[in-house]
Amino acid sequence: MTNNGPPDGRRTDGRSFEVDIDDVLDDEDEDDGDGLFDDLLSGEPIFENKEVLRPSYTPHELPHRNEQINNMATILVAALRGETPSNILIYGKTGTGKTASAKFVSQELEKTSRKYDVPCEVEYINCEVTDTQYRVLAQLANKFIDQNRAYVDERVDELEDLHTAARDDRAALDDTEFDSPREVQNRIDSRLDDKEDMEEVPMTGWPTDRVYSTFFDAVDYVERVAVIMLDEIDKLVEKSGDDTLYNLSRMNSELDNSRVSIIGISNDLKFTDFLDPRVKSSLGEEEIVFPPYDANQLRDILQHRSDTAFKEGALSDDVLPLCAAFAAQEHGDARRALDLLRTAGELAERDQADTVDEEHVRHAQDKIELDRVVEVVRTLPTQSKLVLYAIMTLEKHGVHNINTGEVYNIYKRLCDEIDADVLTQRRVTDLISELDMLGIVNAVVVSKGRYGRTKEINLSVPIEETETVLQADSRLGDIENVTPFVQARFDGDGKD
DNA sequence: CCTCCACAGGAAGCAGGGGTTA
DNA sequence: TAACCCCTGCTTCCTGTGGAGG
Repeated sequence: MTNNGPPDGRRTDGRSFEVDIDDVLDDEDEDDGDGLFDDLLSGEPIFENKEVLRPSYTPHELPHRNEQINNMATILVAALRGETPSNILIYGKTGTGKTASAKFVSQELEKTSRKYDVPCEVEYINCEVTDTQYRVLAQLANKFIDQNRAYVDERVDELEDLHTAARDDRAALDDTEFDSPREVQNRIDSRLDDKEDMEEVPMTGWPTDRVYSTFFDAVDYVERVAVIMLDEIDKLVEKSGDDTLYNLSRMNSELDNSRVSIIGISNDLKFTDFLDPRVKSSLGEEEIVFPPYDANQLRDILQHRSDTAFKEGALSDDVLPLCAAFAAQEHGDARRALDLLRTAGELAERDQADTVDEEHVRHAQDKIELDRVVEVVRTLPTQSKLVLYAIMTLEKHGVHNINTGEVYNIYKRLCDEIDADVLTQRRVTDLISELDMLGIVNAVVVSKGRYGRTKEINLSVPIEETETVLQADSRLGDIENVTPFVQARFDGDGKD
């Protein structure tokens, strides 16, 4: 829905766009250089440690999130007392520090649990990647199975020690539950049998209920509190309903040894609307909201990281405030702010500049958006590319507010041309909606009264760059010239 | 006020490709 | 091997609908 690309496809410095596009198309993996980049290294380096600006980096201090973190800790501390913590739902838009905070808290929790020897584990699952009930359960089951195996190994080691000790001297059994070395041996055998039975769940193939019971048994094998963290939980619900959550949330009543507690992390404030009321109330026992950062807070965060990320004095004064301001417009997205700062730094580095300045930040803002679009378009499946190509072609011929029928006609023509399968209009409608969600086109349903109800589609990315990327696809490269067809179709149509 | 256009978008179900178990 | 299972991308069939023109 948000697609504030560069204000206009035409730039004063057309060159920089070409360069950037080629970059993006080439670099499958643009990680740090080796040999080729000696030239660049010779300049005064700007970065001290770039890693801390990457999204994957988890800081050990999260400014302006103390309240939320303490909140979580207060709830989760129950786990350390061996009680079941309430389930938690965490809300907040992207880049508001939800995941980072949750991960931070769970690390602390596990650390403390080890210190006091309380059995407590946190499992993290990203539901955008693991997006079906089967996969969530399978992944959880396998994690717990791994742990159980390790647990069995430890116990067996202990028991074996005990066994040898007891053979020398029966007194070694005095304080234990065993009466004879034989019993110890039996226990060892039964543990090993257990381990034998712990079968990993395959990626696919099993019936779901079997995966569930495997997972159930795995959790219940040891006495413990299991905290299950489901990131992007709204994606899971959207794609495969609330069965998973229902199963997870009612597990506690059937578990004998262990307890589970769920932390759900969601971008969408309203996603609980789709849930079964029972799931909704159990999952939302506690709710924590992460509000967007404002520009000042963003500046703090950037300041914090830039101290370690950059060389002393590599940033001119207005850089941080500007990054913060840009990102604040984008619903206070800290990830975006850091991205901006890093990219600005990289651009400065490329220019062999000594300092990062305002211009680099502005340039970075454009580059990030373009890179994103190019990457999204490049990795589109062929059919979506064809649909996009159709839209783009129409747009190029001055047709605006394109409707689905028009797109479909051109699309059919294109498929013909390159000998691809022609999908139904129903399917193409869906593909258009997907493009809309990716922010590549803008599609609004409008009613034109007598003349029906349709989508009005507009391209919301620069035409030329899109075309370049589309034509880089080997299958679309040899599309001849569709112009005559388009013109024939819209001749004298008055759409201009 | 009613009609009827040109689709939107839900539901169901299929193919066929990933895998499993017996 | 056959008989299952699950997932994705797709088709078929369908009902719903805002408003210009009658």
